[in-house]
Amino acid sequence: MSSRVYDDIKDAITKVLKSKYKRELDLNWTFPRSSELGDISFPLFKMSKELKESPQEIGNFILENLPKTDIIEKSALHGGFLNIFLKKSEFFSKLLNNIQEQEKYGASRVRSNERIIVEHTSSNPTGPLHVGNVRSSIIGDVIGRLYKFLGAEVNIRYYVNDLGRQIAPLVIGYQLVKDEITPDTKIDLWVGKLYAIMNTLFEINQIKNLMESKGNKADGKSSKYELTEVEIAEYESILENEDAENKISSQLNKLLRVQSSLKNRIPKLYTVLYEATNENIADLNSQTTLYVKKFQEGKDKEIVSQFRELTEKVLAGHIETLKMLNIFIEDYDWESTYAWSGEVPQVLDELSKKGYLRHDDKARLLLCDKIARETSYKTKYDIKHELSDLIIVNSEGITLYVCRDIVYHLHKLDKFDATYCYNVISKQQQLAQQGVKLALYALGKPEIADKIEHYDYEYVSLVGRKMAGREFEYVTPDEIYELTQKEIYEILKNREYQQEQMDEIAQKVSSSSVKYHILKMDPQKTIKFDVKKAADPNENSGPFLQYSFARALNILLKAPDKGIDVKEIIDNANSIDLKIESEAEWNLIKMIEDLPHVLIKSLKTVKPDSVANFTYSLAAAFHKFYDACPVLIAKEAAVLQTRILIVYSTIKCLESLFEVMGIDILEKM
RNA sequence: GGGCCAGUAGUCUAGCCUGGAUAAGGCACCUGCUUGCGGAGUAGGGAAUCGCAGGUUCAAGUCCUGCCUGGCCCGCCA
Repeated sequence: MSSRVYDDIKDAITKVLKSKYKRELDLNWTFPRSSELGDISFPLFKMSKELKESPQEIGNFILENLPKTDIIEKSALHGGFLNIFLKKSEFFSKLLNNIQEQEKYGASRVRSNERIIVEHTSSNPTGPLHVGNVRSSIIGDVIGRLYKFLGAEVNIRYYVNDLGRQIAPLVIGYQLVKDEITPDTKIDLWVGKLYAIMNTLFEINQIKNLMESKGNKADGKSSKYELTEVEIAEYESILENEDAENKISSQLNKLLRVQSSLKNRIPKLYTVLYEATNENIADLNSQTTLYVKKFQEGKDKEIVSQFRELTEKVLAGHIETLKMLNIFIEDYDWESTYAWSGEVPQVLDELSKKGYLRHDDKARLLLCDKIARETSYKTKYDIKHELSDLIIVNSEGITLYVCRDIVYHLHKLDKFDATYCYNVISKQQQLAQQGVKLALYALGKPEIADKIEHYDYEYVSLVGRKMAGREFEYVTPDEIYELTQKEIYEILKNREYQQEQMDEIAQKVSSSSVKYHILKMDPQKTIKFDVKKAADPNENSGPFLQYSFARALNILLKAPDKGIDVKEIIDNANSIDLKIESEAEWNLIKMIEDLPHVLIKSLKTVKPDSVANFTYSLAAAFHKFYDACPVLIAKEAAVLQTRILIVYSTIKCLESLFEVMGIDILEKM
């Protein structure tokens, strides 16, 4: 990338200052609040203090001694600011050279010495992706695309959580009914129903076992998998004197509510699963524990294949959803393989020998604070408070998620010879993710831990809807996609498109609606997903951007009708007499010049949302230009050609930005 | 009790890392522009003690300290 005009001017001023004061001074430039003040501005206050001279004196000296260049129109002092006005046509000419040198404007090699792993999505295979966990996919995808665009090697990975205890009841249930019932929806959505039901049966079973241990006799009339109001009343009378009464009581009522909600919403599947479980499974809880243990060991081929069969089906559903959003995974890491590798016991052993594990009852805890104190962790991450211990093996001897995650991260970087790794995982998991890093420190691998970043993000909620996977309550991207598509069809039906064209447009617009609406938001802020806003072409939305592109492109496509040869103008850009007349043109040009720096900054701060917001600003500036500056009917040849080149440059920008965001370009819509 | 994050017009959001001039957009509301290069656009208007209180600074939405409100997490889910 060639040097930037602003930096050249800064260097020139620095040189002038050095000639008088014989030293390096801290000089920064900013954009003035209004372009009436200038195009670039240097506040002189700081050096004024350092030099004990007034900003006016310093400013005047710079004004008198700044060499005449072909880029500065004029300079002026305003308050303590040295304001510079640029020669517009020179600036644009230089910019055009820059754009034409590159195949993709803004693409570069600035991060080419890096090899980056981005892990995202990594959803539990117990149901479809919903708008909450797809936020991980979108953020991760764009971080990866940004790195690629700036020259890095990137590897996108999906960690399949196929081992958790929550999957076992699902697998058990699926085996019971799979020959009887065929899925009536997309497979991952169907599994989501199955999961909610089986989990409810599991929880009812669990609470009944608990009550039995407290002396409540099963009367033989009711099932282990069904909860009635009468039973709840009995339980509450037994619990009256217990401390835990309130907690269990509210849990009971919630379970009852979920049970009836599921029975109402998915009656057929509920009945089938309930009856099958009731007949075949004496105790779902102990069966679950057995399944989890056997699957963790990996030796029972039958159980292993039962788990895999189901997980792979759900994963295929996830992949389909991601594809709709232009998101592609390169590698999958299966949690179960880390359980089977035999490394978990080794790691636990080592942690134990180093004195970083504590046994409490039968559970085992990672001594986080001890590790942080005895290694460089606390100083490195500037942690001043005490860290609490983390359970990593439960009292049944089942190793928890964190254990496999530790082993996974011991090897993760090697899979791609990576220099850095982002784990795009929800904020909820902050402590567990910290636990993984601490364990790596404890194992004497701080160099691995320091290359791993938990890139966290806040949750997504829905306007007027709640999300709870265990209750089969969520809004999926698939659903929003379909809603959006309907709206797009409404708009398109009044235009003369072939069905095929309409399908393509509707598909690409729907996809960008969902993706962009989540992308544009600061990851640290909670999102209240609003379908209407996401698809509104008048908002800061995906469709708005796609429309802007189509509008720009249309000018160039229409040009031949007016006898204008666009290609010739572009090819001869550097010999054309550029004439920039209006504020709208000039603002847009300055913004176009900014693009490569916006991308670099977005990646430096790792804020993919800032790419989205810049794109919106650019599109808005283009629409102002479009209205203020007619292109094809401009009277003067120089003005017309200049405007063609502005449109061309805008298109180059949007192409790059769409690629970075993974949003489809539409030529017509 | 501890930790992380958020708090900006009626509403939604940007700006905070790296302090700089009159805090910027969208929606909604009011007034214009339409035989156009696609109005899915645009010009103008009203609307904000930037959660509160201190501090640092020539200068604070931005940095520091304390507090308030909300969300999430902190021993057997992931």
